[in-house]
Amino acid sequence: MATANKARVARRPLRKGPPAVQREAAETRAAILQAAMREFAEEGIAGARMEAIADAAGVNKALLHYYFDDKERLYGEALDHVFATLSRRVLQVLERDLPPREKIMAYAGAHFDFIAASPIYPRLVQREMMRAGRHGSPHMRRIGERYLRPVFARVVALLRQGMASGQFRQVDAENFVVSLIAMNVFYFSSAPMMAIVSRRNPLTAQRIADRKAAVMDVVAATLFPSGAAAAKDAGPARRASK
Amino acid sequence: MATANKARVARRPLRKGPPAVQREAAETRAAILQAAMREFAEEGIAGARMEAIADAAGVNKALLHYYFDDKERLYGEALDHVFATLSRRVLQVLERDLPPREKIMAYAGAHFDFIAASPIYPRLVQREMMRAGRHGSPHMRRIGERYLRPVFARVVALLRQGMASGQFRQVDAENFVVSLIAMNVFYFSSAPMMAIVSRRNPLTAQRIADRKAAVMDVVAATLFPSGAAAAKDAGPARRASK
DNA sequence: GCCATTTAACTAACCAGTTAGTTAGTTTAA
DNA sequence: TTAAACTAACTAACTGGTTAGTTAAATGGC
Repeated sequence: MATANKARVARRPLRKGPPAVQREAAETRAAILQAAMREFAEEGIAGARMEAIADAAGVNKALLHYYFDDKERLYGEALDHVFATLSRRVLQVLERDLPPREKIMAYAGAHFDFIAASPIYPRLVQREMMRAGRHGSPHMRRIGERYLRPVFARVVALLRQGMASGQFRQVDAENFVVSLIAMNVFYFSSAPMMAIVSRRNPLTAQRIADRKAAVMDVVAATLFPSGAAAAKDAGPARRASK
Repeated sequence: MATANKARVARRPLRKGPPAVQREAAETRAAILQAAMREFAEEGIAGARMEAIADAAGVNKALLHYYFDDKERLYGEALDHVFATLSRRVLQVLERDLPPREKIMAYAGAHFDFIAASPIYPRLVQREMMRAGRHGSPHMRRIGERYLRPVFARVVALLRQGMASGQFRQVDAENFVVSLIAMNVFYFSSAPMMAIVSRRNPLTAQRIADRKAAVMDVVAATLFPSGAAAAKDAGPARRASK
């Protein structure tokens, strides 16, 4: 990547659309961000190496500072990218006009699918959630308030609405949301360990689909009174591996 | 600590009980391990600083290498200590002669209480579960097979037994265990973030008790057919703060 | 019971490798 | 000719680990 000096031959300054250099600059920037997300997800901020990110993006180390100032800011942008995408995705579902039952299941499914879509998301999410060490995290407040709180508040409201209308059992709404997020994130973030404990690969398409069904069953069983706890809606379940 | 050259006056080589020096050596070793657990839990293995551990334990940095060779081994011992304690604690419960319903609730409660007992446990657990980066983890296999698998297998067996006897609903046993662990660990490991999102301290005695009740309710609602999903058994809920 | 010797516990100072970040300069499109 | 995009080489600070030594108990010979 970014060794791309081909395709620069087609020199046509047709209006609209940014000039080639600018577009390529944006591409390099994106390549760096992508490499950074992977590195931070795998190693954590302390374990991540700027040079490893540069190598993975196919650029010189100094370019990272050219585009992102320093490590902490690069990490911050990686975080923003992931959480903004997550937030956008699930808010979209939460704004749909659906009855509470369908909506909470759709939310749970969308959240699951987002997390399942890439192995780096859950790790990045989990890592930031835990970061309150010696130096604290300069990003936690921003992430929490800008991206997570709106989602959290909406889901809690949805649960309250469902309970008020008698469609849901009486539960502790805040804690239920946390449980839901926990079930989705933890499965993937702890997949390496679970592979050892259960002696099988938890990330095959089949196992991911099973996991989704299991989570949906817990949600349904906890939320919906008496019977009717079957988990219809298998939905998409990407990322096959073995 | 370990500047302790008082109490060395009482020089009595009475048989039984190791000599004073040896006992004190064991104490400093333990102090180092304790400090290491805290540091690793807060910073991760890459972020942890050997000197910070030494300072917290009140000893010279070289002593860490004297007792534990290198960073990786020190981390390994910290891990062993936590997972061994956890495993012992919950296996004790799982070996009690109880009907499936009571036993699964007792297990869930014991696991919760262990995690809740110290802020460093869930972080250490979660951190190791995620560690599969560039260097992998030399400990994951050992931890998984020695400490986690026995517990996992027993809980799965317990669930199967409960389902076979018709006392439990039909669920995906493996996935249910993962969900249970997820709900307990995630709440505490992501407490710093949840404090921001929910705008309140999740670690007061009251909130911890609420959390426990909420988890128990999910377990009961998912596992026990129809009604009877009330979460009796509040049990201990330590660590008040704020 | 005394003293020389050994040994375990512990430390100050140091070293070598690593790493985030900088600088001075080159290339290339506009 | 200008400026943005990009790089090779460098630096200052940090950090895991070592070393050479100190202190004070334990040990053994007499």
